[in-house]
Formats: sequence, C-alpha cells, structure tokens
Amino acid sequence: MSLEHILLGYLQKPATGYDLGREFADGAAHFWHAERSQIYPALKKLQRHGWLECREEPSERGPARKVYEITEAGRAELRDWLAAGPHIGRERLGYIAQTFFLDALGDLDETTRIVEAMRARWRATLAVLDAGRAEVMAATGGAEPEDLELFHRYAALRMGLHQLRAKLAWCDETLAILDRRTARASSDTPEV
Amino acid sequence: MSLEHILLGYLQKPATGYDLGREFADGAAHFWHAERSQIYPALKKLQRHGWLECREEPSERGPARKVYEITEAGRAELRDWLAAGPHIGRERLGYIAQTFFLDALGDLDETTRIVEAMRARWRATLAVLDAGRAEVMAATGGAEPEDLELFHRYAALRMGLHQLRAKLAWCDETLAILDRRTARASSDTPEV
DNA sequence: AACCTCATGTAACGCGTTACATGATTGG
DNA sequence: CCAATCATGTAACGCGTTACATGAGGTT
Repeated sequence: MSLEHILLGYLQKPATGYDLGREFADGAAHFWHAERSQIYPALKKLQRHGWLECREEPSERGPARKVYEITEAGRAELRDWLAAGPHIGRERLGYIAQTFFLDALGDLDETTRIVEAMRARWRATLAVLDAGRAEVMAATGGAEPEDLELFHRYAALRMGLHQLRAKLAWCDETLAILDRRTARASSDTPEV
Repeated sequence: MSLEHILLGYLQKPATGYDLGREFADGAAHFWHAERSQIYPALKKLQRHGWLECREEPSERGPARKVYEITEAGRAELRDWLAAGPHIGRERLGYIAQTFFLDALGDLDETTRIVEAMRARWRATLAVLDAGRAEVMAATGGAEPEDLELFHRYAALRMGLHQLRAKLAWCDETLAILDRRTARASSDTPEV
C-alpha cells in the first residue's frame, strides 16, 4: 500500500510518471525505490480511485506528458495514511542474515573481510546523505528549517543518517572485537 | 534469493518446515520473516536443486515430520552466498516515507504524536532484543562468546540493537526539536 | 465440546523486478 | 551515426501475504 501513498505525497505538486521515477532515484532513494514500470500502472490505479486527475501536455521531445494532480479525495486519503499511526513493517535485512550464518565459513578472517566490505559500502552511502544534509545546513545557515515541508524532509534525512551511522558503528565495534580475538589467538599460539 | 539461503543456514542442523517457521517467529524475527506457506515450497525447491535431503519420521501428534538435512552441494552453495560480499539490498521503510510527507497534515502536534508512537513501538522491540542480549551475557559471564556460531548470532543481535537505538535516538532528537519549536511559537504569540 | 499445538500443504492475489517495445530530440 | 534523455508503456516472472484445507493428539 505504501507506494501509492508515496506517489500521492509527491503529487501535492503536479508531476508526470517520469518525474516521479527520478524522485525514487534521488530524494527518496534512502527509504524507498520503484521502477517506472511500476509507477505508470500505479498512477492509473490512483486515478481510477479518483485520487488523481490527469491532463496531457505536449512535450518538446518525446511523447505527450501526462501530468497528474492530486484531488481533494486524494488529499484526504493521504492524510488518513499519514495519521493512521507509524507504518512500521517487517524489515528484510539480508546482511544481518548473512552475519547470523557467517560461522558456516568457519574462518574469522572471512568475517573480517565481509564486515570491512559492509563498512566501505555504507561509508559511500553516508557520503551521499551527508552531502544532502550539508546542502540543507548551508541553505538555513545551520539552523533547523523553518518551512514545514523542508522540516519533514530533513527529519527523514536525519533518520537515514542515524541508521547509517549505527551500521558503521556496528562495523567498527565488530572489527574491534575481531581484532582483539585474533591478537589473543596469535599470542596463545606464538610463532616460533 | 535470500530466503533459500537462510533456510540452508538453519539446516546445518536437521529440521522440519514447521521448526523453521518457529525460527522466523523467534530468533530471526528482527531481520527476516517468512510464513510456513512460503517455507514448505521453498524446501522442496532446495531439494530439487540437490541442496537438501529429506527423510520422513513419524510424529507423536499430527502427520509425519519431513526432516530436511543439508547436502555437501548445499553447504557449498551456502558458503558461496556468504562469501559473495555483503547482501545489501534496497530497504523499503514506510515510516521514513511517512515522516518525509508528514507536512501534509499541516500540524506539528500530529508530527509529535506520530513520532511518540514510533518511539513506543521501538522501545517495545528493544526490550525484546535486549532480553536476548542479556541471556547471552549471562551465559558467557559478560564476555564475547567464544563459540563461533554464538559469536555470529550475537553479532547479528548487536546489529539489531544498534539499529533500534539509532531509531530511538532519532525519535528523541526529533521530539526535542519539536519541543523547542513549540516553545518558541508560544513565546512569539503569548497567551493574554 | 472447544481449543491449542503439531504438521503438512494449496490457491489466489498483490507487489516488485527484469526485459522489452516505441519514438522524438539533442549532443558528441 | 551513436548515445543519451525524455516519455510512454506491456509481459513474464518471482517473491510474499492471506486465506483456506486436513487431521491427530492433548488441554480446559
């Protein structure tokens, strides 16, 4: 159900399916993803519900743009979804599953290698989110954004940052434990 | 692809589909979930691949138990999956999406209410994970587990704890910002 | 008698991914 | 001329959810 409501959320400003596809590649990337092949049918479904209206506009290049706009019923539906309490679903986290079973490799060096790879990936993602944060900070001069829309978008970004920093903290903690363990193991069986 | 590999991971010790269903309700709940209706066909598929073997055993109550056991090919497949680098997929986080669009409610009191509800939910989950951590701590006497299997299961649990604490830290941070904002707003427009 | 736990499944549906189709314009 | 960007989609497939079916044995 969430994708549809995210589309309604974005469509408080009129947009085309193509535009929305870009949002999922940019602004929303850290909490949701959708391909355009999924977006186009979803928009039609929202229109059938009466939550969106559509007008066609010629485009300079390519086929006519279908610009969607939210209706009053759509706004009500969005508000219901937002006010209905937190939408916390079950998270499927392959990397924790992997950690959970990593003993099957029977080798703590392999564990170290995998955790280091995780750290590298998340550091790269953190750099992207941090750039977004720096942008907001520059625009507001270091204060919390006054504007309600920006305030909430920034709050969502802060959540992403907290989560990423927690992942990285776990990597550091785990690597430290692994380090201590390898150090201890090599002092137990010292080289000749 | 992950569910199948998680099943292989668990099946380093023989188990039935029913047993595995319980794991997803208990031990694996914080990073993966699967219904038994999904597990039974998945086990058959793994068997077709030659990664599992199955023997039937009579059960004291109910129909015969199908006890699955991993094969050498299955172990190789699991090791490949584990060693292939971190399995970091796209996360779909409805609650961040919700935060992102919460300005549509046009009311910071509603935002406060939602964030408080999130905090309550995550506090409850944290209590569960923390109990698991306390159990391990009690068993090892406060040290990191020596046993390789326990070490990795505990590492996975620590990750869950880090993530939850990050969520809660965000709630606290956000509620503090909201508080300051409401305080400022009421001093700008003081009651008569 | 009603209900819980053990133990197996099937069927229908919905959400998400990948691949493909079409076609105009702009830039190298 | 080739590639990228704009702009719309469809089709096939796979993963996940919900609901249902069956039936034995033990508990209240």
